[in-house]
Amino acid sequence: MLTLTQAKPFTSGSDRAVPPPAGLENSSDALSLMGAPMTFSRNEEIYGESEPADYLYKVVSGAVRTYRVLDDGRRQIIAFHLPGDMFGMEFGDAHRCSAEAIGSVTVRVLKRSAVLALADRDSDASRQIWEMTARELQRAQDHTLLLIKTAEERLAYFLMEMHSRLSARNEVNLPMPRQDIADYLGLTIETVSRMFTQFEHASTIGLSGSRRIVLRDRAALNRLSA
Amino acid sequence: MLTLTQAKPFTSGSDRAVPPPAGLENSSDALSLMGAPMTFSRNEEIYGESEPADYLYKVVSGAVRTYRVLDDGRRQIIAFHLPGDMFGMEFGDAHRCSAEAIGSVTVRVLKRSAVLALADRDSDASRQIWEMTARELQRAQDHTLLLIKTAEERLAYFLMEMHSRLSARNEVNLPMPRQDIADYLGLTIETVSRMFTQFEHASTIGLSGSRRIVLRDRAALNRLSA
DNA sequence: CGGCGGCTTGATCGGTCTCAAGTACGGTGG
DNA sequence: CCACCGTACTTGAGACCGATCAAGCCGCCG
Repeated sequence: MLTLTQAKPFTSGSDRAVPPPAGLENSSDALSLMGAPMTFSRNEEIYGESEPADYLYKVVSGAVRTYRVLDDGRRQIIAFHLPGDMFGMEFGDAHRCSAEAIGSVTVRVLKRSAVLALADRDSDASRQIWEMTARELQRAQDHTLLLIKTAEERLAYFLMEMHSRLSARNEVNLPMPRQDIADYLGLTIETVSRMFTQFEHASTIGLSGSRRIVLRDRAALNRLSA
Repeated sequence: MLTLTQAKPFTSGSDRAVPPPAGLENSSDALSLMGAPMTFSRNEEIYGESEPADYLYKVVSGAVRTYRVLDDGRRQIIAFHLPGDMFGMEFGDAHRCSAEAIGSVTVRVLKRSAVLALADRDSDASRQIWEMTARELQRAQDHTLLLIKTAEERLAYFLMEMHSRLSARNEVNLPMPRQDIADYLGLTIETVSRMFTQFEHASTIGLSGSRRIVLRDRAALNRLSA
């Protein structure tokens, strides 16, 4: 299986094996029934931009980033997908983002055509697909609002968001490196790092290693992320 | 016949006459129900954030802005809605943006509950609603990409987008004031104004009044907006 | 003709980027 | 267990782009 130990090239990997999942059309609750499990290793591409969108995915463990790159190499991370999240559902036939495993990732793979066919005759399934898209839209609009804020506000918002999605008491265990955070927030890695340091110095957070964050003053973070 | 139209990403080249969007005319006739016409005057609110989303709207003439404001007053325009576009469809029961008439606007108003009820028994209608949301999602993601670019790139992109949606040969007649453009692009009004001046000085565009733009060098704009 | 709102222009400020070292960490092999 | 390496992260100094503050200008409508 393809394993990129280094920053991925912009070329899409064509040599990955995608075993189509076996029968999944039989239930009326299509979106929660599980497809075939599949694992990807760190930085491995799950699919590339403008590749045919034949499958959709549900994260079992690990984290996935979807992103787009501009001609000059600037990268914008569109979303992080955590356990329980689905991704890869498109309206058209091609993916509009690339998707990569951040660390080791296990996903379940569903055949898009089967899901669409089901949606055509089951209004509940259809509604679920709509809901999934609508949620992503909300997220995208929130993201837009984020990008007009200051660096401090962006990182505060990010920490609160991650806390709410991963919460273990007052601690957050970030699955992604600083560069991913930077590309998600529209900042440079240096600015992100400085903001972490600034929050720590202000006792707003505590750091044990770069990925393990203790939220010491959630009220302050909340205020900043407004 | 009602077609659920959303802004499509601009395609460089080709002058098109005012867009009868391709692709979804084969909808069920049930969705052709036309709502009651209604007019709003300049800067009049059509609905507010977190109001109940009982209706959706289709622009007949004029232009509408949907936006959200942060606590400190910063405003982010989420989208401009031009003739043919629909807006106001939400997954939840409350609007997530405010909507205002930019100038004089005529819209047709549809009852949300009726559209949803229809979607529940008509898979074509259901699919159309999904498509509408999916297009908005695409737009939102493109918007996100926009916000990581430079001021020059943002304005170039904006002009190309408006051209593709309003195109009259090489001219664009902007329906919105500078402040709206600034709030859409995440810039200040001064920066937007300076960029217009810069483009004019470089003969990339021509200005007759502040709203009427002649695109003198679309190739340059396209290159910049990449 | 006068006033007002929308737009442009200028001067300066400041937040974030850029460029450049330097440091901590996790893995690997001796 | 340690030495080493590469990657991720932090820190610093300086430049730059867009924001801010402040006039001035234009067009429109009374």
